[in-house]
Amino acid sequence: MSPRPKIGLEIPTILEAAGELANQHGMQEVTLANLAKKLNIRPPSLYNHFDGLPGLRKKLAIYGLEKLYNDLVTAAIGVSGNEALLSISKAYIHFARKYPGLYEATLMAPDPEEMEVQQAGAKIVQLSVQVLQSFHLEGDLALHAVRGLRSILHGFSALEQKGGFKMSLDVDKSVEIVIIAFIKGMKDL
Amino acid sequence: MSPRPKIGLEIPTILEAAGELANQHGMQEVTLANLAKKLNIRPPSLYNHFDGLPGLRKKLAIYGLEKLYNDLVTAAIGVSGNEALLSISKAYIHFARKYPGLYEATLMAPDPEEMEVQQAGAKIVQLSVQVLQSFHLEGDLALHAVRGLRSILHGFSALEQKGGFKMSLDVDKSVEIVIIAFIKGMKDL
DNA sequence: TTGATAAAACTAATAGTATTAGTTAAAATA
DNA sequence: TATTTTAACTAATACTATTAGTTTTATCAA
Repeated sequence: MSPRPKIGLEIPTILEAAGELANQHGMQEVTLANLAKKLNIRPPSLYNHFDGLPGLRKKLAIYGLEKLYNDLVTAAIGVSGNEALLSISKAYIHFARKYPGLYEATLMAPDPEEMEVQQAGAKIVQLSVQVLQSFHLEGDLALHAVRGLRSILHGFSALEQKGGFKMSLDVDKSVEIVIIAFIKGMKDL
Repeated sequence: MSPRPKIGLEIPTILEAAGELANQHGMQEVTLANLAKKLNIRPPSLYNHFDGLPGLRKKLAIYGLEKLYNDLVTAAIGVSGNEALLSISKAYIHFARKYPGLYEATLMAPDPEEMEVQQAGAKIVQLSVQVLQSFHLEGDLALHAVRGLRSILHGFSALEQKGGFKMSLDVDKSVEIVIIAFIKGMKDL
């Protein structure tokens, strides 16, 4: 028969396959049936690794959030101020564009309140806080700024993914202008 | 047997029921089975009104977009400048909050490129353009601004819906500050 | 090396889903 | 009143996740 994979090596393999499936065909195609077919196993076998489809979605969400976080950290290294803000913004948008299914997965956890999901998301928020700190926003303004930044980045990512920007106008340029305008406005408020 | 409903009255009835289902339990619960149960008919009967689940989702998306547009128009009447911008922004956020499932539906059309869906969405973009016109942004800046406004509003709506804002800080206040900062920054760019 | 344990695959069966085909009854229309 | 159309229905199919119980394989201990 086919060889049995080792423990601990299996889960990342499955997540990678699920990620590919998501990126190529969207999260709605990430079914246990499709995933099992891609891995050449029978669907029930997946229950040895995940707690069903909800369990898979949760793990895939965390996987995606961590991968996104890594990209953002890389983008934030060695830069500061406006440059850092633009750098992580572009990294965020590019991640969603390059891994559309994985980005989709980060928002499809069955229970976003789950500790592990929460923590993976919190690291990204924390990074945003750090990058925004150099702008010295006072009091609650810093908190509103974090929300604004997240909303802008997610808004652009989601709308681009849904084909919301039809005009022949560079989306990256739009993000740059909007982010710069936003932070300038927050400082001068 | 049970009485047959009249034509033309049936589709809005079904969409209203589907909308309630979506708002109460999320779009993933808007199945032909659940909808049929709510309407006291058998699932195949729905095929007399819609082209299956994709057809229902398309019609529900248009229904939601038109309802959203109406709310935005109402909010834009008799106001201008910053006041108009804030008014439609709040109306947008409140719509997504009050009809979470319907808002979700506006983004779940099987083919967002479809003419009717496109048109329903275009009216909202058009309204945004009108509201932003009073700020006299030059050239492409106006186009970037429309994208920015949409992204901010959708970003806030989506993240709030996913439970993304955990801090005890008024989300409406965040929207107000971010929108004002954004437009001020665009003017002063 | 051998025997026990645990991991991870399997088959079989169940329940729920959309969907299609073909049928029937009611309503609208000529 | 007769015909046509509308919109319901039943029955059947094919897919989905999921559970239960089984078997094979690898790991680990004596």
